[in-house]
Amino acid sequence: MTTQRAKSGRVTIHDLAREAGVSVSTVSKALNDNGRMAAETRARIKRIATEIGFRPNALARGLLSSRSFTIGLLTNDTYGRFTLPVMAGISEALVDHGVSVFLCAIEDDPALGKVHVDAMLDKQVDGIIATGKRIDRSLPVDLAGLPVPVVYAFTAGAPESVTLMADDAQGAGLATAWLKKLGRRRLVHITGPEDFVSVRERAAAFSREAGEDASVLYGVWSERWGHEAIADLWSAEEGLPDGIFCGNDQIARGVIDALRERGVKVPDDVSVIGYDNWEILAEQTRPPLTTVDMNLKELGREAGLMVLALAEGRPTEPGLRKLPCKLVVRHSCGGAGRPE
Amino acid sequence: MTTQRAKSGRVTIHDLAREAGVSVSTVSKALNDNGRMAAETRARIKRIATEIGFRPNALARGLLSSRSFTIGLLTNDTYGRFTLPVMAGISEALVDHGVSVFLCAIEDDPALGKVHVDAMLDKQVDGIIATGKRIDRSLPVDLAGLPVPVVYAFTAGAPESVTLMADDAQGAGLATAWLKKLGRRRLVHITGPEDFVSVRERAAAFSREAGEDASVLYGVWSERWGHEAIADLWSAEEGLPDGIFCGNDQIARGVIDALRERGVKVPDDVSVIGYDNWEILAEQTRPPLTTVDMNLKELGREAGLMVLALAEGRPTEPGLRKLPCKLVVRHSCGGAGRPE
DNA sequence: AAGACATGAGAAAACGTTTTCTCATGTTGA
DNA sequence: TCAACATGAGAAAACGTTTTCTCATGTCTT
Repeated sequence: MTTQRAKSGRVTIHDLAREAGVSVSTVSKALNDNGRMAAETRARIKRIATEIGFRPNALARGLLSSRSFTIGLLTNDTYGRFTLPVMAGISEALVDHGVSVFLCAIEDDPALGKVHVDAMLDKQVDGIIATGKRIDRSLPVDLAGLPVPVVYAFTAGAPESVTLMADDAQGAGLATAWLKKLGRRRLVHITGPEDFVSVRERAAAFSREAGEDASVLYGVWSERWGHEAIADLWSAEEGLPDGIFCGNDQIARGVIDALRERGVKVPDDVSVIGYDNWEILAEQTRPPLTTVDMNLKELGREAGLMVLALAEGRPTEPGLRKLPCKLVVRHSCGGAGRPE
Repeated sequence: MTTQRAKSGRVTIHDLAREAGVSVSTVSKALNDNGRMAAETRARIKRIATEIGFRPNALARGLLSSRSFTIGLLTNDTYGRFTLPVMAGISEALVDHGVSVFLCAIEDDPALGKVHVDAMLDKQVDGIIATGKRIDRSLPVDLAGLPVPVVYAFTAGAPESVTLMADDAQGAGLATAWLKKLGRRRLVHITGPEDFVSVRERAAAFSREAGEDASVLYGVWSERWGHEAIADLWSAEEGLPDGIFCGNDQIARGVIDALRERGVKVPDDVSVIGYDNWEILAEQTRPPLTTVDMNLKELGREAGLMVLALAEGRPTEPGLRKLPCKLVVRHSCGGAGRPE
C-alpha cells in the first residue's frame, strides 16, 4: 500500500506484482483465471488488485490480442432521429461486453468519411457499423475490403455483408390493418417521395391491404405537405377518406392540424396514423398520434451484437434482415386496447 | 511490393523497413521527421510507406506516448437536441487533430456512468467532455479527481474545472431588444419551469429590458403550455400583448398555433420569438419562427479544443465561460433585415 | 527408493511503435 | 597528418500486457 507508483500516475501490473510480492506473470494469470496457481494466491492478488485500484491498460492488452474492444459507428444522418435510437441500442448492447463506440458523423462528405475510417482503423477498431437515413442509398465511402467486419443498419450495404433494416411492408400492413379493424373503409396513404424504396414498399403493402382503389399521394416529408394533401383531398367534396395513413409523423402532424382547421374531428370523423413514433412530436399532436414504431433501438442492439459476433469470428450468415415494426396506439385513430 | 506481410494482415513498420531495406528506427524517424538522415532516404521511405499503405498502429503508439488521441463524451441527454449539436461541434473540431470520440450515454444512471467512465479510462482517453441538458444539474457520476482532464458543457461542473454554457442573459436580451426594435411595447415572456436557473436568468434579462411590469409566465417546456398560456392571456380581454418571447421553440409553436386558432395574426398583430432554433420545428411553424440560437455547435467546438489543450498540458484558465447566442430571423416577428 | 508426474510460480518473448544511445564513416580545421 | 566533429543509420530499451516455456519442489506409483 505504501510502495510508490509508476511515474505515469496510473497503477500498472508491475505495481500490483510488487505489492503482492509475486511476478507480473503470476498477477496476469491470477486476474484472468488462467494458468495454475494456489487458490489462495489467486484470491490474494485479486484482493490487492481491487484495493489499489488496478485496471489493465486496454492499449497494451489490445496490442497483444489484436482486439481493442472498440467499434466505430459511421453515420450520415447528422445524428438525426433515425441514427439516434440506433446508436442508443448499439451502445446498450455493447457496454456489457466492455466495448466502447466511436461516433463519426460524416455528413455525406467522402473526404471526411475517409478521414474517419482511417482514424478508426489506426485505432484498431474491432468492427464498424454504418448507418444512414434510407436503405436505398449507401454512405459516400467504400467500406468493402476493410480489414475489419462491417455491419450496415438502415443504409445500403455491400453485396456479401450483413444489413439490417425495418420491415416496411410489415409496418405499413400493421397500420392499414389497424385502420380497417377500427371500421375505416375509405383509406388514403399520404407519404414521402416515390423515389424512396421504403415509400414504394409501404405503398405497395398499403394497397395490398386496403384494396387497389385506395389512393396513395406522394409528396415530401414535411408538415406542409400534410396540409396541402388535405387541402387537395377536401377540395373534391366527395369520396372523402375516413382513414389516413401517413408516411411519417411530420406529415401526420400537418394532416391533423389541417383537419382541425377544417372542423373535421380526429378521431371521430377521420382516423390518422403516423410512422416513426418520433415521441416528442407524436405526443404533442392533438390528439396524440397513433403511429408505427420501427424499433430502431432494437435494430441497433442487433447490429451491435452482430458486429461483435463477426469480430470474434463466430459464424454469421450474411444478407438483408428485416426487423418487425410495432404499432404504438395513442388517440388519433380512436378505438382502444392494444394492437393484435 | 512482393514481400509478404506480417501475419496480422496489417502492414507494420517492420514490413515497411524490410521493403525499404532499412531498420525500423530509421523508418520511424523518417515518417515523424525526427532524427538525422539523408533527405533522399527520408523521401524514399515516405514514398514506399504510402505505396504499401502503411499506417502506424495507434495502440502501440499510445502505449509509449501516453496519448491515445481519443476522448470520451459523456452525456445525460439521451442524445437529445442539446447534446447533438454539441457533439457535432466537438467531432468537427477534433477530427483535424486525429482525435476520435467515444460516445457514452448514461441516462441519469450512476452505475452505467461508472461503467462507461471506467471503460474510457481503461482505454486511456486523453480527456472527457461531460454534457447535459441544463447547467444547474450535474451528471450522476463523480468526475473530480480523474487522472484525465474534464471539460463540462451545458452541465454543472466541478469547482476548479472548465465549464462552458450559453449566455442566457445575452440571448434573452437579444430577443427582447428585437421585439422592442420592431415597435412592440406590451411584451410577455412565456417560459419553462422556474426552478431552471436558465429560466430565471432569461426572465431577469427580459424584465430588465422590457420593464419590470412586463409579465413572465412560468410553465413547462411543451406546446401544450404555449396553448394554455395564450388561453389564459386572451381570457382577460384587456392588456393583450403584442410581443411574445417564448422559452423554447416548442412553447412558441403552441403559442403560434393557439393565436391562429383565435384569429390573431402572426406577425401582423403579435410578434412571437422562440428559443433554441430547433430547425426541424422552427422552419415548419406557420409562419417560420424567429428564434434565439445558442450556438451549441460552436460551444462543442470550444469544448473539444479546450479538452485537447488540457490534455496537452497547455495552460488553460478554469471557470465558467458563457458563449454568446445569436438571433435567427424568420417570419414570426415581422420586420426585415438582420439583427443588429 | 527411484523414476514419473502434478503443482506452483517465475523468466522471457511477443505485440508495434518511439526514442535514446552507439558507432562507423566522411569531412573539416590546423 | 591527425584530432575534432558532423552525418547517417542501426541496436536496444521502453511502454503494459499476455502467453509460452522452464524449472524447482513435492507427491505418487511400483
